[in-house]
Amino acid sequence: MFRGSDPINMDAKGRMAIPTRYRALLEEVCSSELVITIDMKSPCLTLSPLPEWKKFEQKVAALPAMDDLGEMLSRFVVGQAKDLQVDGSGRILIPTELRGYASLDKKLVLVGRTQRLEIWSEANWNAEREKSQANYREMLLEKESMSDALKNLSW
Amino acid sequence: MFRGSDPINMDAKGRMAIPTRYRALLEEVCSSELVITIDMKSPCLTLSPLPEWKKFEQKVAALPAMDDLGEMLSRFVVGQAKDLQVDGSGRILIPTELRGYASLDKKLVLVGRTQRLEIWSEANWNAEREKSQANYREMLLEKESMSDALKNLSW
DNA sequence: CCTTAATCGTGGGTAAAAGTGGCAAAAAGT
DNA sequence: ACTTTTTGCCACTTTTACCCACGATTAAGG
Repeated sequence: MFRGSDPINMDAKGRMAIPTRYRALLEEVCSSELVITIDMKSPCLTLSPLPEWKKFEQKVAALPAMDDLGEMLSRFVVGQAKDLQVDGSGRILIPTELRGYASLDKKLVLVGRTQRLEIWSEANWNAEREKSQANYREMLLEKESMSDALKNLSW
Repeated sequence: MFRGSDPINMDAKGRMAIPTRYRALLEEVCSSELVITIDMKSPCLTLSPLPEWKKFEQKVAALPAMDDLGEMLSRFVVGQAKDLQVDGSGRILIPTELRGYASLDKKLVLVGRTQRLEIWSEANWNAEREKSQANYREMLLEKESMSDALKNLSW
């Protein structure tokens, strides 16, 4: 569904334009209704079509109540989620409360992650990308740290 | 499907000509719709027919969210992928953001890898080729470092 | 062997589309 | 009712993609 990254400017009001190639798709799969929230593991935001989000929310809700990490996940990820509507010009308004979490200023990068999107500040995105090249390439070469699922991924 | 390597020049706009012998094939299997992205393990780019790419994307999307390496792979490989269309002259435009990753300048090498293609800078390609001949030949002779699948490969 | 034609690679120019920012109108809150 | 914040609209600018033309190389035929 979503792939690739697009550099986008956030305007003075905190709005960002959704790339044109996604607009018809979003209208179709979710009537342009999206949910935005924090990413628990990285300094970025995630943006999902409402139906996709609901699936995730169900899975999290089904976790055992005594699963402390799961509780945390629910409290902060679900707890800070916000519904969004793409406006007539194909833009969304990024909630003020979430901008700080991902250090968003003017220059953003929108990253396609198949079933959802990620919103990064340009600075954080570049930093993360460089880190990945330094650290993760070797982790992919030594097989110990790798999950079986990944080891058996054919490509 | 794809085999062999072709030296190709990238023009000033970052375009490269697809070898003539692949053009009819690409038109047939994917209406000349391709996906280009980084190769996580080597300093080169990979170029796949859209249907092939989708299979890969599905497999990656199905990995557990807590698989850190898998997440990484998705974030940077899927996240930096880009859809391409072969133009009327049989060329593709290599995205600016990806050129740096593979150190692409004028002289490129297009390498056939059966179901996909690899794009190398001439310099990186030659370096990698020499390195492999020095290191991997002996690794193929000692059986310890070898996966079972490879050990059992019949030819 | 030379000449001619056709195909393939290369470069550039133009037109259309997408992103960006500003402005105005409407809505909400004080 | 007035001020402040939000939303929608429009216009400008930049980038991208498509198209055409030229040049080179290869193959075929005289």
